[in-house]
Amino acid sequence: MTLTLKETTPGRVGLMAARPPAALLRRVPRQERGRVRVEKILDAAADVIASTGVEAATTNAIAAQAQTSVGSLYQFFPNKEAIVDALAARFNAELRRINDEAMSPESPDVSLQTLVDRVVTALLRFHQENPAYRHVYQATHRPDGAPGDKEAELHKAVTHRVEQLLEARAPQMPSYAKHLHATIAVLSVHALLGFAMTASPMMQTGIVDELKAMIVTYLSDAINGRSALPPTAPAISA
Amino acid sequence: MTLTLKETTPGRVGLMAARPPAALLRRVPRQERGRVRVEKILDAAADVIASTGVEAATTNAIAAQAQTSVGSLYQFFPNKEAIVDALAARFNAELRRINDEAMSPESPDVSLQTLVDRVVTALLRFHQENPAYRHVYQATHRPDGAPGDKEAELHKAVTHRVEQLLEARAPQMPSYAKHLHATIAVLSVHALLGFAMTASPMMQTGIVDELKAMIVTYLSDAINGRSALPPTAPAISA
Amino acid sequence: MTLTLKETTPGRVGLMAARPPAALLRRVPRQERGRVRVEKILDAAADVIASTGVEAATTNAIAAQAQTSVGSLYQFFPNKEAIVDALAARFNAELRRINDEAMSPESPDVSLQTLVDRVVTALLRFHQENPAYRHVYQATHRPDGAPGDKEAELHKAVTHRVEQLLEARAPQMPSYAKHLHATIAVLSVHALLGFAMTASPMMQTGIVDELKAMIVTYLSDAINGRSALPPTAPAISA
Amino acid sequence: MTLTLKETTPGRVGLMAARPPAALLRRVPRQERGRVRVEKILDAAADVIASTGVEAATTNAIAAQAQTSVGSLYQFFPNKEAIVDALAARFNAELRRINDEAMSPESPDVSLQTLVDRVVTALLRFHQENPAYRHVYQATHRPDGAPGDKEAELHKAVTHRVEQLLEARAPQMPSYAKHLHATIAVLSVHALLGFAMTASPMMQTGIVDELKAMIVTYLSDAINGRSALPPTAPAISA
DNA sequence: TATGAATGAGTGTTCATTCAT
DNA sequence: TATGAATGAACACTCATTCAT
Repeated sequence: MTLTLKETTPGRVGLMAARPPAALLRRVPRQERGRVRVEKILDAAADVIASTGVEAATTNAIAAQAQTSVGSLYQFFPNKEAIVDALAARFNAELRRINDEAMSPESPDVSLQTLVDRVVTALLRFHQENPAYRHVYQATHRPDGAPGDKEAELHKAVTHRVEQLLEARAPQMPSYAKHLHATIAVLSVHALLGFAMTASPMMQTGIVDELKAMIVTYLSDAINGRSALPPTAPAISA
Repeated sequence: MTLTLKETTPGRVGLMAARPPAALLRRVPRQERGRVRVEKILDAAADVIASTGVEAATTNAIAAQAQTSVGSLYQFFPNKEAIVDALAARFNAELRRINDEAMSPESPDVSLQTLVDRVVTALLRFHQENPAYRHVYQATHRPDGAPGDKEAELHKAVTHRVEQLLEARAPQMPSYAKHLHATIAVLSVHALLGFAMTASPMMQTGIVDELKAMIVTYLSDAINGRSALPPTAPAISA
Repeated sequence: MTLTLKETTPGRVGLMAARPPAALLRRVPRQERGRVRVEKILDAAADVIASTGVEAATTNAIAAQAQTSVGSLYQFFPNKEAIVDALAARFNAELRRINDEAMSPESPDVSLQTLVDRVVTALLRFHQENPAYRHVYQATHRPDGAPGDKEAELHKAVTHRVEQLLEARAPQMPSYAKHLHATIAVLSVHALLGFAMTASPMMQTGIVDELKAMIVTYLSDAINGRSALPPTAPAISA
Repeated sequence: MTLTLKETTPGRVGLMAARPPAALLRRVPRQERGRVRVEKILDAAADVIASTGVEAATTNAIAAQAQTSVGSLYQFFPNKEAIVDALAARFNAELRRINDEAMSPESPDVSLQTLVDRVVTALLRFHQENPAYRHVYQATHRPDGAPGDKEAELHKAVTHRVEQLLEARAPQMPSYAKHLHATIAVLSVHALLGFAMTASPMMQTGIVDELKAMIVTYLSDAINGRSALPPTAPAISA
């Protein structure tokens, strides 16, 4: 049972990464050259956003970082928002890939802990290598489950995987409980990792390790029927 | 043992709430009227920020919402940043108050679960009633523990309270472990609540209940020495 | 023949100085108290203008310096321009007084040099004690001899005095020449003194002494018919 | 010996005139077009400033006068001050050129009068053709000899030329006296010309001719040891 | 097709002026 | 009458977006 992370190099989402959906682009680049150009722009956007945030990232700065001109940039993207959306799409694709990979050789003999460790480790790496993600996520996420919120879709997909995992290990668990537990696990990992990134690098390791432990315990309890308490339970001494 | 939340009405941080520190204000309003005006401006800022985010919240929009003129606004605040900072200060004061109140009658006979329930419930309410908090937090928080980051100070204070709680219930726990556990608990609550706010209102209740359960379990385990695993532990079957 | 400058204390044009013409004031202060208030405001305006210039001098700053409120200020002056105009009027009155005094005991036995020395010395003192004058002059002076340019009127008056002086000592001089010589003398003194004020204090004494000498020579030559050259004269070796 | 002013057309400092130092520009225009644009902006600034003064000259008005947009303006100049500074630099360069040209074929057989005539005539023309100069000078000049005061540097340079002229014709004159005489001459010309511009055009010719005469006499006297009087000399009958 | 100069609406902020108290 | 809080037009400056080259 070895982690195969090395082979898959999730790494910085870069050139040739998941192609953003055509709808976001003004012109679908048919030429290889165009595709490369789009990727370079998204890379540049990620760089600039990582250091300035989404609002302060100017299209000129992005073009400069991409070693292109604003004009070229606007040949591919109708406006700034589209760039951020495309970047979000790329991030989402990569995140989906990470989850698929980390959880895919799913079999009973892979411990829950291993799975959690894999996923969280890979996600931590993703966060570290894509510091722009935090900003893009904030800027993209629509609080109301608005249509077209790719973040929400991604979350749904990832949550579904965890639900499957729970199904495999606790078939008797009611569907609603599965969904809730999966949601909590996914949200916890997402939120705490995002948060950890803003903490001192020193703390990060500790936080991440504890996070893994907490999630493992949480899911184990759920699987083993030790699921803590009925909603809004009365107070019991700890 | 009854929750006294009703009596204290944490509610929307509004008129007459915690006075922002004078340093942030251009002119300390001596008159009652001025104080009311400052509060109205902060309320307006909260409203506008809640719906547009910090960057897109224009000073003119804030003034309009406060039914004043920009000029009046600038009579109290030297610049836009000061408004956001003052709002952050008000939020922080309220959050501190919530924590103090929810955790203060701290005695062994108050169950951990009750404490967590109190705090999380109050914080949920705070989040619900102050939708601008999320944005203000993002805009104010300095990733690097820069001096003057009031958010960080608040977190430190709250974390300290949880450490004391752990100290009372598990005196033998090493200081480092206490700090880590407290940090995780605080971060989890903060991050998950923030996240929950963006979820469909339907999900919120479920999420919050599970969050409480997860935190109670996490802290209980820590107190009872069942703290999951040594950092970076090897994989063990669940 | 003694200089009586000590007795007259030209000094800083201050309280009780020449009353500005009613036209400039919104309300002619009938009460002594009102008059004092107006003077205080003009003093304050002079102070503020001296350190910031006319444009940057805000009415609020002037009111504050005068220990009044903007409201009171606007009770006496219809607008900022009126304040500057009133200040200019006060300066002009004082300048007129200085010229009258320095040149008044005009008799042939008072040397030209003495007269020039008196005037220039008094004007230097005026400039030194009223650093706002330079700014006010600039802001007030209308290049085109627009009506209402009190500066121009003052210049005319002062020039007239010098013409009288020339008339007394060189009756044969054509009227046109007298006017021109007087104008040059007045302009030179005015312009060079204004300029000297911006020079290092060290240079000032030297400049002023040379200025006196230059003017004395210039006027002496004019009086003695050694007036340099016919206008637009052809080049002659020096 | 004819004045060659016609050939050199000092004229309005305009397109293609002395290039302002790169430091003042946000972006050094490499294209001819950019250079023209910068010159157009400076021309426009000169126009607007000439009629409104420096403070009241808005960047939008300047852009409009230049038939551009504010945006373009700010592509070349980081802020309004830089525009004024660049204009000042252009004026200074032209003034320096005027002085160099008018005084350069300096030889004993060129009469002092000729030199003064040349310089003053050229400067008069400069003032007439650049009515903005007066305002720019006022706005740029730092009373205290602050570093970076290009006006002061120019004055120093011009004064130095006059000192050389005095050295050539009166080698025995003490260095301090040379400096003082040169300073007075330069200041007189500068101040009186500036002043003359605000006088009625009718007067201007007369004033300028007299100015020339006065300066020639003043410098001749200095050269011939007839320098009027020791500083602060006692009164002598004229 | 690529470029980057040009555009101008929109933002934060100031300050002369008014007017309720 | 005196006060100073309130007003809002106006200014310097930015930046997403367009378009001539």
